[in-house]
Amino acid sequence: MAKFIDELKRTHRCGDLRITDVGNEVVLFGWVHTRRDHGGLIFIDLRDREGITQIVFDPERSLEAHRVAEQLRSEWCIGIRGTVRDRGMQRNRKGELVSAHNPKLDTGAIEVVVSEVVLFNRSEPPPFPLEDSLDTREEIRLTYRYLDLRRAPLQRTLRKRHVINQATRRYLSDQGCLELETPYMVKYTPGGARNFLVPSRIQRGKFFALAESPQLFKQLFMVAGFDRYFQIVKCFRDEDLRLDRQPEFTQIDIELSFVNQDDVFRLVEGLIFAIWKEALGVDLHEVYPTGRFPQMPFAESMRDYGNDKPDLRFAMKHTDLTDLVIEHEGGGVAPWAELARKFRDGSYRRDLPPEIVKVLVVPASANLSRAESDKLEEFVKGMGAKGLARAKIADDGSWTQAPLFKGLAAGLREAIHKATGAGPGDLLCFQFGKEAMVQTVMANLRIHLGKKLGLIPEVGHGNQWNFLWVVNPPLFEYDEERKGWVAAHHAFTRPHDEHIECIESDPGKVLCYRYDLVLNGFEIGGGSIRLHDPEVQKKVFRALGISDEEAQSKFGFLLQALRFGAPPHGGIALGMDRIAMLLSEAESLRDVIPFPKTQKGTDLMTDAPTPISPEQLSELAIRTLEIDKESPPRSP
RNA sequence: GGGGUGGUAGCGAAGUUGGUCAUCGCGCUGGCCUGUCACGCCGGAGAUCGCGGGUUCAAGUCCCGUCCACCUCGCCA
Repeated sequence: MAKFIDELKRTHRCGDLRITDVGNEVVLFGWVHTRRDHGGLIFIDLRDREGITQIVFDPERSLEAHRVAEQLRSEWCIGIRGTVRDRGMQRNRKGELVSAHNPKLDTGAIEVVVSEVVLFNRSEPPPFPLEDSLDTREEIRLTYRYLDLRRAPLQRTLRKRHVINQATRRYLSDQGCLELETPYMVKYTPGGARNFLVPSRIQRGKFFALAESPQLFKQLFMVAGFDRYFQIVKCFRDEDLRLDRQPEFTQIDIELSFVNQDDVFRLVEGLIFAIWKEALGVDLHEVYPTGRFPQMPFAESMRDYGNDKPDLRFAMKHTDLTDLVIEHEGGGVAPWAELARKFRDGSYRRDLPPEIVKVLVVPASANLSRAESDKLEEFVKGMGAKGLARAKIADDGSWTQAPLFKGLAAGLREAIHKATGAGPGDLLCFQFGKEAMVQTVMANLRIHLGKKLGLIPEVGHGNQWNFLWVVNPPLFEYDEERKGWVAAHHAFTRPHDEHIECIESDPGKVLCYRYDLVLNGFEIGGGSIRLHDPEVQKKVFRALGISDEEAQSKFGFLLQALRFGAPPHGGIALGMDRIAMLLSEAESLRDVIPFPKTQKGTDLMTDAPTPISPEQLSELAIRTLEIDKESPPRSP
């Protein structure tokens, strides 16, 4: 072994060799991918991160090497010295002489005849096959993550992350941004995402929080005059996981001084173009010739798609019927009449409707069976809907299969046809009730149908890159429970100048310079132009019912900093993992993060998190309320 | 916390109304094979059917509970 490591240095990787290398002596290191033993000849596909090379053990070349090869098994780690040769010709079953080249491999024209082999390490049989396409349970893959990571697809996506990181650093550095670091251990601030807490041993009984983002610190960089900043940075949020949400994740974080919203957009568009070019070889100018992404007002997105991250790869817009229903006083439909009454008698306000009515048209061409349409109802019920009122439009325009709408007035029916453009054969799916519920249900129903009807792929992008800026959301949201206004995102977003005067009189009207970047229905970034004017900031706090003292105690250091000649500034954070996921057509964030957590936030490989000893707790001055049931130890 | 899907040999799956069915493919293992690349051929081993209760003469199958993984609502820029 020493000879191979000390004297025979690796000359090539397993993806390197071509027909032009024939005749050369080479040294390769790698893992046994597959082995085909013909008794005399033994073929082995040797694999490393760059590819696969077929190596041949011929007893006539080296009896000793051939003897070793008889023992070799999958995933054993070996090194070989040998000669590259053309695979030449072979006879097929009909006895014809055909090429022995393997077109499936980049190195398929050649093979290496082994004259010397060294066994670095044996391997137990792997618990699952290390194939490119694998349907092994994720539970097992995660337990043996280091083996899963040997597989080519994961090698490719992690490599893609590398390219994204390099492209990002190059581009942003060229744009005059400095890569600066911010602390992970920060002061706990309430609100927003839950923080992971880090107990301090030295300051007994006190806690740091793991940063949920570098937000405040990057603003302080602007105050400090660094002018343009970026960082590829880990962030931590103790919230429930989804396929696109992990408790620790990576952001491409950017902050710029002396900019408006459009300046931020241009910089980010350039970055995305650079990443797509380098990671995929895709020139987004073919889709966006001007180099700019389209923009959509937040209100339009909510109205037509029910959320702030519409997937515009297909149409199927919603139609909001609230106004029509009020106008027709419910049109003879009992729950709608009740709704209309509440608006009429003033229980509900038109400017912040607590309840709404929406409809989605499933085109006749979808040809949904009654059973399929019933399944849609089950789908929405799982999302909190009471049901899914449906109506099929008959040839004469009447509604069938629609018990709820028996008494529907023709006037409202015609108005709905006109508003939606629906016609005979189409299926109308209604949802009405609390606004948030209706929007969520209808947004998810639209995506569900988009996939079901084959308008968008189940996963991946289908070669469609649909970018969109969602802009101009409201600064405030009305909180039903608190019966007051709360910041829709955070209290430091700059409102539109023309709305500043109604911050206190009519908060619901105030739009702000906040923006989300959406790709194929995923939010891949979000940011804002910050509020740096102390006077406007005071108004915002007043509208939120936040006293000076409260503001000081929560955000004192930022407010203090803004008093020392803070420049106008704004920025954005891009979800690096999500970008990697979409670029790689991966099915979840877990496929682009080397060592991800499970849906319940655990690490199946290390079994973290674990209970800790009473001694450790005591040193940190912590007492736990319940001792968790000790989970049985895993044996990977 | 709610809704849903899944858990049968190392891996992937099949398993009718409860009754010789614990089956198939891959892998593993012993043997043979000098042109394979999903190599081939012959033989073999390997499973308390996630776990715990219950119903029954009899449970992989029915009932209750529970654990784990995944999707999702709530939550979360």
